[in-house]
Amino acid sequence: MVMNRLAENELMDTSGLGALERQVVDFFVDGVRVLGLPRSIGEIYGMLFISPDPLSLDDLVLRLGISKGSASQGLRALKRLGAVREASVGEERRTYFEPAVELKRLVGGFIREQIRPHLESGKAKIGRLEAAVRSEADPERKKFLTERLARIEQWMRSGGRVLPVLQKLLGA
Amino acid sequence: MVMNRLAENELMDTSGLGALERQVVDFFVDGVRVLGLPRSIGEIYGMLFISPDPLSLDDLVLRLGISKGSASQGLRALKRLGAVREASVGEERRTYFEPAVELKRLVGGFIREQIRPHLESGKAKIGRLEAAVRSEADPERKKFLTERLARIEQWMRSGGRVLPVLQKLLGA
DNA sequence: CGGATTGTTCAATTATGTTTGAACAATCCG
DNA sequence: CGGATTGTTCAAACATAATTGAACAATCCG
Repeated sequence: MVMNRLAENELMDTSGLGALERQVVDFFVDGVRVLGLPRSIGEIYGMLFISPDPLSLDDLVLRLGISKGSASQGLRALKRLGAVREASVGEERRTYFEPAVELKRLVGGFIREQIRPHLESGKAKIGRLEAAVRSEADPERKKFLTERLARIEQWMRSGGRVLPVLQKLLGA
Repeated sequence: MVMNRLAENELMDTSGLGALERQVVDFFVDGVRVLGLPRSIGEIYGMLFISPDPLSLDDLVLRLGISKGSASQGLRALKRLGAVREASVGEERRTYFEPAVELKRLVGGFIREQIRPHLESGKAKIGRLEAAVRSEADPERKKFLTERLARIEQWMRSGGRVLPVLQKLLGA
């Protein structure tokens, strides 16, 4: 028995959502965009955030009017970020999701998945730069480059000091 | 007398740069990408960062192989971010630029130009949401929404506490 | 088994953001 | 003035990233 049909009077697009739902979803769409994440991720998280009950992939597809592909990928990304968890709902086969709402967790996941990797590869690049500068012939130029490199390293140290403090502050 | 011709043996693309220059420029290209800024901005800042002398718009066009339009817009953005300053070079007509290298200044500019505006508009949206929730009919739903809204407001407060500390830490 | 359900993958499409380049304004100076 | 220089603007071209949708795997269950 196929039940996945929209009721006759429902629209295909997101106007299926009430004004309030739309507002919340938009709020998170903007939020994730600032973080450089795709719109669909904001929509999904927003939808979960505003739903009193956990939602399934199909619920999200239906309510947001996005494709199954988007929903699947979006949910995966959100899981990796630790921003959603699977909610065990009775003995159902399909899995339901609910949002993680603890700021510490959200920020932690973002740092782990989005910031750290860039810091790592940044450090690697700096390493190679140091090597290149050391084998610079012109002493005038070498001196200048060494200075600048030291500056970047100073930035990195400051940055390293910041992250822990940040995590601590957000726990409170 | 037209002098803007490349020497016969120079390539049009950025291989005009030495390996080291290229490395540094790429480093900043990656850096600004993480911040959600366009590649050309990273190239320009990187080029200035590695140059012992201030550079003009035309210098950047020539060395990076980007268009005048990109250079002009990129420099404007960097000025607004406080990431470059105009360097007064003798009595020349054209203006020369040098990078700002103090982390505090760079981060401050970024927060001012990219973070604050979003926080503002975010707060405005929350305001409208509060209004919408207050006029929610169903009491059960109203209770739930109020809880969630309180959660967002808690996030905002934590965030507000963070920025000043961050700026302080980066001064050091 | 075999059809129904749930979810994933990925090439093609679509949307978004960036860069270009030519036209234009502004200033300089012979 | 008038031609040369310096820089800006913005529509069109281009590049990049996100989304779709159809094909596919995996699991369930009658």
